[in-house]
Amino acid sequence: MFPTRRNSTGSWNDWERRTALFGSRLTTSFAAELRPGSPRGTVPFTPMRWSNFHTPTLRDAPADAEAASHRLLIRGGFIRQLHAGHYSMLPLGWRVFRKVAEIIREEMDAIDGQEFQLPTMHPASLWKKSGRWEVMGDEMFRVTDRKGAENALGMTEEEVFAHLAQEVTSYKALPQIWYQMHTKFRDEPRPKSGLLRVREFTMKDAYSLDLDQAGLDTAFDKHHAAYIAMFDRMGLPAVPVDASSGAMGGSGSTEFMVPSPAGEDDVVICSNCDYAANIERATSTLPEVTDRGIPELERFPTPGVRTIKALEEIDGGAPAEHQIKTMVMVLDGQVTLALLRGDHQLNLQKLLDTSGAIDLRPATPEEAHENLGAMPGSLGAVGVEELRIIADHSLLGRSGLTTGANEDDWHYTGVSVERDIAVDEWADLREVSIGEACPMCSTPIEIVRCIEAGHIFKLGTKYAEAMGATVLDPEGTQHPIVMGSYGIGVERAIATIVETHHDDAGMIWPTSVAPFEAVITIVSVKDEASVAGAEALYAELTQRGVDVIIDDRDARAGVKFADAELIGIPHRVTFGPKAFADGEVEYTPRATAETERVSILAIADRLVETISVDR
RNA sequence: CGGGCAGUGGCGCAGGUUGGUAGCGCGCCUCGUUCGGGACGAGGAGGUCGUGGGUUCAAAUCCCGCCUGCCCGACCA
Repeated sequence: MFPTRRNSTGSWNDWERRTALFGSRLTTSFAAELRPGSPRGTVPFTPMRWSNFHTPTLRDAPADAEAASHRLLIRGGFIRQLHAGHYSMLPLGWRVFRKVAEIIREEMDAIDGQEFQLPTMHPASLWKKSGRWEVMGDEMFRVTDRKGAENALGMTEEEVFAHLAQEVTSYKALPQIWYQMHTKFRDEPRPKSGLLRVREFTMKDAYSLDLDQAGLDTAFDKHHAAYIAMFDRMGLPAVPVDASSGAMGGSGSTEFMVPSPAGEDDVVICSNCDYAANIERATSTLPEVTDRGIPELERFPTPGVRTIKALEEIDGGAPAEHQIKTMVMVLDGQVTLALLRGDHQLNLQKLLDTSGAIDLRPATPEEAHENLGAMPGSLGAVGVEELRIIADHSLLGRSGLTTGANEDDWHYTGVSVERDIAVDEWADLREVSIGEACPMCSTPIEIVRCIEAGHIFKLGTKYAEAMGATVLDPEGTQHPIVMGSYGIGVERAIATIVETHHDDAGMIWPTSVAPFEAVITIVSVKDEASVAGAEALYAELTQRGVDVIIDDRDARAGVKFADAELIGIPHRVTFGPKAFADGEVEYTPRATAETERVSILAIADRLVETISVDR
């Protein structure tokens, strides 16, 4: 089986000895010997023969897949869709999953997190206690059992952890960090982009328990650091940004955003200072506007004028920044007016956040007419008493403005907000635009499309109060536990890594999360010498804890190269008959595709070294 | 929830308007020749045409319902 040719360097014996030493283990079939475990962690990875590995790679991606990660994960045989928003993890995908999960686990454990595993079907009563049985609306899957009892499929687990926290009764037991990695269900209105937006997924959700706000701040900072470490280890360039807390409630939250065109969030970033915020929260500094000196409120006819733009252009009209835009919105069934400057856009999330509403939609033209007496295009808030009016800060103190008169084809001019409009609340409703001044340093801001890869919240006492989770302090006073909540989606992280690590040929996994760290490609399975050499290296790398696959398929070299590149294994060693006869193999990093010849004697050390650094 | 598009072997698609026993490429199996960047030849296997009903002598094709998937939209009064 081994080459018998003479070796001029005299070092062949060494090679042969290695072959004998490690090659023999392959015939023993003891699983334990084939699973030496990774030197860095606890995930045992089985070395693999490609000839026996289920990796259904495709030449063509499904025609309807658009996101790069979606196409590549399907083509590479990592995932398959079962139905909309539900994916099966194939062996390749699952290997990546386990590595990503293990990184998350290690970083959670490093901040003293304790791992749990909770049910994912919960009694409705628990969610009714916190009020989220209603708040979550259609996004929560609900299941009725044979007895007619209502259940929720967990979307997140504040309720269950807070319920368990009832057994924490003394300040001496705090702080605690509890977490799990488990399936979550969300009935997304529109699952899309492969693993990026799904209805069933795995989330690492963590919850901190503290005596007071200061403790929560510490726990929050620890998680912030842990998240930075996680994303760094999985190769994701995640940016922490100020975010809306949405349905979670609480006093503050930070999202970890990865710039990508496949994302669904817009993030405002300052190129000069640290300012970064989700567009749902972002603000900017506006230039001063000098009011036009129109002291008297006056109605004037505006036949056919229905838009801000048209009102700018007619005689007696006004530039957009001197108009009031009146948006008629329905908040939890209540018709509400949201007022903005004419040239500004309403951000719906801001309106939701400031109003505390659960559900929000624009009013129909009929509803607008019913409540204000005119159709859209001629609406305004002057003299409106019975409706809730929320106005954007940019209108504060303004006068000489133009707005609809609540009669079709009529507008007001000379409106003083303070004098003429009964504003109930002032709020930040305006969506910032690209190029406006950074609120911290006045540099023009940028807006970047991002994937939300993680989100951490300061919850406060809401859930502890709902569940009755309290502790006694040193003075014997009872306090609700102060909680934080910290989430990261495993599948989304995987997809995001692909979005940010691929080229025309396929994926380029960071070694830390690659399905295999190295692939040994046998160019010709008929060439006994190079096959033996490849087998020996396979055995040695396995023994030395490298997660390796050997491509021993009886296939053409081109097919093997293409598959290895598609699947994105970061390190490739090619055993070709000619080079091997010269005592050499080829080493090709996936990222650079620069092939270099390496002596068969040096390749194992070289790989072990490189891979250890990359991990 | 509104609008659009689409369901035909494992994947990608044609056929449909003009009803007449289902076809192409890739993949898969066998044999041979090949063998360092997705080989070639020959021979094969594999399809309730999403589903239920209707029209008809006859339906992938025409009609109605349903299911499923994909894309866009769901603030700019």
